[in-house]
Amino acid sequence: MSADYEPRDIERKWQERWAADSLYQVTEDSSRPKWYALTMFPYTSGDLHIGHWYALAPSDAHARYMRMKGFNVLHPIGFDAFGLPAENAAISRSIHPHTWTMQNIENMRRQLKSIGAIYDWSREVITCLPEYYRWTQWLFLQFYHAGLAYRAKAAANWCPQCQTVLANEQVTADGTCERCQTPVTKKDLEQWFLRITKYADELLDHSKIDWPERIKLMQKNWIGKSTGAEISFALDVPGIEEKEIRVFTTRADTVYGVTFMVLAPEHPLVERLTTLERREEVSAYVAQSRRLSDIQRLSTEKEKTGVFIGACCINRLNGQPVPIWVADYVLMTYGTGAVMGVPAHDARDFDFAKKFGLPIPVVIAPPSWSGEELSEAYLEEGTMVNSGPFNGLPNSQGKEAIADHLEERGWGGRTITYRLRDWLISRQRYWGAPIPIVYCPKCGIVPVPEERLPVLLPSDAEFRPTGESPLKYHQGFVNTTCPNCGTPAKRETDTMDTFICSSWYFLRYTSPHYQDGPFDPDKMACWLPVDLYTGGAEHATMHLLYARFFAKALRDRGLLSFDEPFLRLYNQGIIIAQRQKMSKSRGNVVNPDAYVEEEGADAVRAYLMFVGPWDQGGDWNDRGLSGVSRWLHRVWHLVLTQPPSPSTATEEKTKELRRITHQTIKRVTHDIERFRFNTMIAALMEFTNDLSRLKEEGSVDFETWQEAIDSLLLLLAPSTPHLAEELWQRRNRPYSIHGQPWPSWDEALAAQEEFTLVIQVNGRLRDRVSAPVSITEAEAKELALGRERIKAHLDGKVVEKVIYISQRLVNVVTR
RNA sequence: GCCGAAGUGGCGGAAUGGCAGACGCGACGGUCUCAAAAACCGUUGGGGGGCGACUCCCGUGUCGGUUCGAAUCCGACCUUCGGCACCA
Repeated sequence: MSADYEPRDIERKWQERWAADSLYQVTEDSSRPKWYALTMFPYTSGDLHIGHWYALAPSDAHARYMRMKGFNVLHPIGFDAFGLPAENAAISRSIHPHTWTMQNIENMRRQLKSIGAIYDWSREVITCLPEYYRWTQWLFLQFYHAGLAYRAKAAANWCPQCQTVLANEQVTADGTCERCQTPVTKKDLEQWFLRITKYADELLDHSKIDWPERIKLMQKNWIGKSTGAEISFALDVPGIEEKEIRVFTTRADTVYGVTFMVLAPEHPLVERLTTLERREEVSAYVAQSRRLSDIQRLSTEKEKTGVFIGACCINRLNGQPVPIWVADYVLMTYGTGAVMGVPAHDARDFDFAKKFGLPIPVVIAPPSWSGEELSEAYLEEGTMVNSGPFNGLPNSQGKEAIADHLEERGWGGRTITYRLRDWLISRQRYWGAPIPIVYCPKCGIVPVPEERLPVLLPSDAEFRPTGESPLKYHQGFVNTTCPNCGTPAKRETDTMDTFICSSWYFLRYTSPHYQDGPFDPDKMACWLPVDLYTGGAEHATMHLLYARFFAKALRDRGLLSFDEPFLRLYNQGIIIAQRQKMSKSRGNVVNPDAYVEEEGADAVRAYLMFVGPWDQGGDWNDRGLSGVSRWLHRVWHLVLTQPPSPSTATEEKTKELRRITHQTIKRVTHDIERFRFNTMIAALMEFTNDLSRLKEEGSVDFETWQEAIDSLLLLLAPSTPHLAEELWQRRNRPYSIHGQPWPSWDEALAAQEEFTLVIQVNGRLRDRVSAPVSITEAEAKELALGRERIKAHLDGKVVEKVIYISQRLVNVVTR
């Protein structure tokens, strides 16, 4: 038995022992309340960096704590294994994505095991394996049968150089192709969508979940519910079938101020309405705007552009003709793709009118307005003017009156628009779950029957440097027969967005090898919903929104019985290095392996918890780590060296030790409950400091000392599981410490007998004195006023009042 | 531009209406050593006064306010970080 703390040896020893004993294998157990503690699974990038540890170690400590509290804890881990980097590796290094991914998983699994977490490895989920993606495809079919998956033409990112479509992730921030730096344009393609917008209102409702306000707000802004009206403008152009243009507006009250109409360049009416003499200019403008990336087009810095198309529509409310323009500041994908231009009361329309010399009539008068021209758009409340029968109304009332008016006449009416779009899930990529659809010349779109799943990715795909999906050219994959009629048919060659895979992985953990469905309904009912989900805030409007959508859609399909997948969400912050975000390009990515080897996983775990409040992130610092490591060495020696001699014990010190022990149990429990790991570790450090001092004094009895040391180890168990287990064993306590109940504290034993009474004069600290906690208000005031120092400060002054805050302070107020 | 979060010693941070700086790092001094490292012990916000036990003043981004009392609550501003960004 070595005398020194050798983390490397004891960590290896216990990880092997725990694995051999299946200590963390989880089964359903109705005798204990369940606790599903989920942490966002990592992407298989190759290496776990310290940021992963920062996410995983504290959540493991909390899950271990819940386990000791008596919960049946499911705290699983897996790998988000489909995605573009694997394919890029295939192209640049001629390694198959499957090989690359599985090699990475092997390395990451080793790293994850070194954390010493309570992961039940028998529940590991890997999204790129057919066992898993079979059910991803099955779920897609459920969406399809429910009418929630549909195929539509959409403008996809197109690289003219590579001659291929790019996923959004492949377009850089400045709108160029990731591989060849060519500006990316748009190309209309048939794509698959999931109808997430159907659930927009329900997704907006966060009332059933305990999530950070910040994330709920981000989702709310992302969904962007906007209440307004649709207004029909009359079209009377010879030879044109359409008799109206509909616009969406939140400002129906300003409809008398319309001086122009703007259509998005993609609007179908642009081509039909453009007059012969304007055709050339309009076509050039439309073509140019399609060449711009969304980012360039939507930049607020960019000056307004647009072209008059030569036609007019009629504002039905006042019968005025309205010239129709095309401009790229109007988006086809929001509202109706057409906007009524009210320059006096909309900043964008104002800029547009100024640039093209269009009139800017005021229809909502500012409070002290006397007919002058506006120098900028007036967006506030006001009285309606130049608005026919609505003149004189406050605009808020006018909005309602005009909506009524529109509805009565069939010219439009109240409506709601969302910023949220349907989820485009097609990816022209190889390394994803194939969309299980066949195109038959006779039957059209035919879903692959469930019993023929999975549609397997061919392993012999050829990766071309053009970036095109190898599936497209793989004859064995593409050519099939129609499941309906047997006619030769073609397979869909697009794969699914990897966010689909991560939208349901937490369901699969309950029964990772289940053969008859994506999850065993009984196990699902036992574990779901997730009680606590931890991970980064960067997933607010992607993964976290998609997963909620999945849960609701599957609920409506009768597969799930809950509304929300994640009852509580907690976001850890970001760990930085040298005051900068870690990134490969900066070369400051911290790999934990060497630190684990040197100082031990327990020290790395404890340091990451100690570095600061978990939700605020922290700075990785080697010296900080060695401070924590030193502390663990002190703990080691404190626990293993001889206890103080009982012959020199005093009742007072024994009482003090017992009080400190119970106070520490209380503090640590409160802190870990609230994820305040930093103050939890600080409390444990203070406790060890106190124990060292008392041991030095040799002044406490044997039994109290044993209770203190056992408590210390139990409190350490979630944070430094190996060290706690080793010391527990060396004290001949029953294996395993991780099966012990969490210690409880006795309020009476934790209670102080004395406290420091702070005495202030006019709010300034002047004295302090120890006082019994039983002191009454009158006694405290008398004690305070009797102090020599206080008397000196009161000399020559009149005491106006004396404030007493129980167990804290006395404040003497003078005139 | 809009929305959100945060500003405290040399550094990470603690204290969320009541002793500012817990805990840790660093620094300085000491013990041990031939020496160094490690380990351990002590000191450590700034300034002034006293031989001294001590004592006074200033101090939580800036300026104001509320309160007996403000790092903490309110208002304005500055800075940093995050999100959204022509969404009609």
